[in-house]
Amino acid sequence: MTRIWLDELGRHVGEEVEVGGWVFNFRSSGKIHFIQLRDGTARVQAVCAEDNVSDDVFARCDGLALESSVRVVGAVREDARAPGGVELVVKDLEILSAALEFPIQKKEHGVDFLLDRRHLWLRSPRQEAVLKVRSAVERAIADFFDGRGFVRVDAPILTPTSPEGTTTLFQTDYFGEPAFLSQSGQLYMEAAAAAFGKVYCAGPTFRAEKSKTRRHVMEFWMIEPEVAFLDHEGNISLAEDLVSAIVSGVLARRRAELDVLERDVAALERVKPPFPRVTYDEAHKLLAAKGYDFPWGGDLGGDEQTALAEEYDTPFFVEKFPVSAKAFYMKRCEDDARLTYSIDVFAPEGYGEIVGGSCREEDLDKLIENVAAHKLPPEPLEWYLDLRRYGAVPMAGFGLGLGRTVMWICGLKHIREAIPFPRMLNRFYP
RNA sequence: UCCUCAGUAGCUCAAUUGGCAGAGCAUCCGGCUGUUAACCGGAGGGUUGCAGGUUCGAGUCCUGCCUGAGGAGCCA
Repeated sequence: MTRIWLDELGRHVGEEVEVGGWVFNFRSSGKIHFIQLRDGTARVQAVCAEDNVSDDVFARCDGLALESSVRVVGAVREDARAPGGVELVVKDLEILSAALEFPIQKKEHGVDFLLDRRHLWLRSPRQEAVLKVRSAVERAIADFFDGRGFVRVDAPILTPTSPEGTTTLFQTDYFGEPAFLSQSGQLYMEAAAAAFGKVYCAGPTFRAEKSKTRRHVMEFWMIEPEVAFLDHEGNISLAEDLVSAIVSGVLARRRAELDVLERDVAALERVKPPFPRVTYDEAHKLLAAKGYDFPWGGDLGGDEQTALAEEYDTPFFVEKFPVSAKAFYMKRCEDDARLTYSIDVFAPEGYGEIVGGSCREEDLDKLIENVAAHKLPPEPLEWYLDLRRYGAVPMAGFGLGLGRTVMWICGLKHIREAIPFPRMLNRFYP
């Protein structure tokens, strides 16, 4: 007899099968036991009645500790009383490993308790749903770029410098020389785009920011496309197409999981290009009219983002940020040197920024000026400046935060649940 | 780094003006042949985060520290 996965059970009604799994709940009425099993593909109930099995098997089923691992042989039967409509009638059960008292119970727990047991918390239905959505997001991203002829190029994680200043870098030792964990793969993607035209990377990035908000972690995955000959308008199209493809991919494959998460699916079904656009100037005026008094030239704070998001019920763009708010490599607008060809995408419902990007400065002299103005050491950036010495072209791209995107799509209160093993301020166990 | 809040049984939380430290769940024992976070009966379970102080008396008030949470700045 071959072992099947629990999600295949419905195709074997009337047959005898073998399954393996973990006991996520156990109930008993004395002479009939209900063993609820999960194996990662589905959750199914096994029934063990005293009349139908040997005394030996019945005794083994009695009082199974939660999260014990078992192998079960039984007959598949349709029964309206079973959750899901299909159940397994136990013929034989082998306990592979009897679990100790499982610390995570069916009722509520605090955040601290759960995060200390993240390795076990992953087994809970909500966590399973979130991480399956995350997997679907990653697949949608890969499909999207693959379908458009992009080459995936992996950026290094150990780097000699950073594109965005050095104050928030994790430093380590590289055989006697300082090295930093990557904050972004973008500079490397520009080199790759000059080789392959359309590229993207997807990998972990690190920021040693002592941030404690629902949208920050120290280690997060970022998806960074970079395209040669792409202009500001093209960059906007690419971003809204990508975000829309991600959402429709999840809606196509993970409805059941969104249901578990009690996500308002109607809000996701509205996500279609084109997204509304507002310039930084317009946003600044709009916020001033609402009573937010922040200086022109600064970035949008959390309160400002929230106030702006109230205006839209879909993702939206803020474009053309001031030079003072953005990184050294961003290209200035031709009609206004105070502004850059930059874009941010904000998710609706208060989830904040999920994308940040720009056109890149392709002029060598202007780039050298910017490096100096940002007080960055030029030596480690020599290779990057080389890209302007050997066939510079207009180029644009952006970074999409994977965790924030998953958080928004799942409707989570905190980004930590969108990540299998989150690295947070003062917490990197387990 | 700054601001605010919290820490009591394994977990989630109560405890009136400073006056006997309690409940639900979990665990263990018993009951129940269709349970759906099963239910019913019983039992065990406490250095009230740590150190000091005020008081006849502190979970409760005061001081310091530790840990965590929410937020700000910064960002995806």
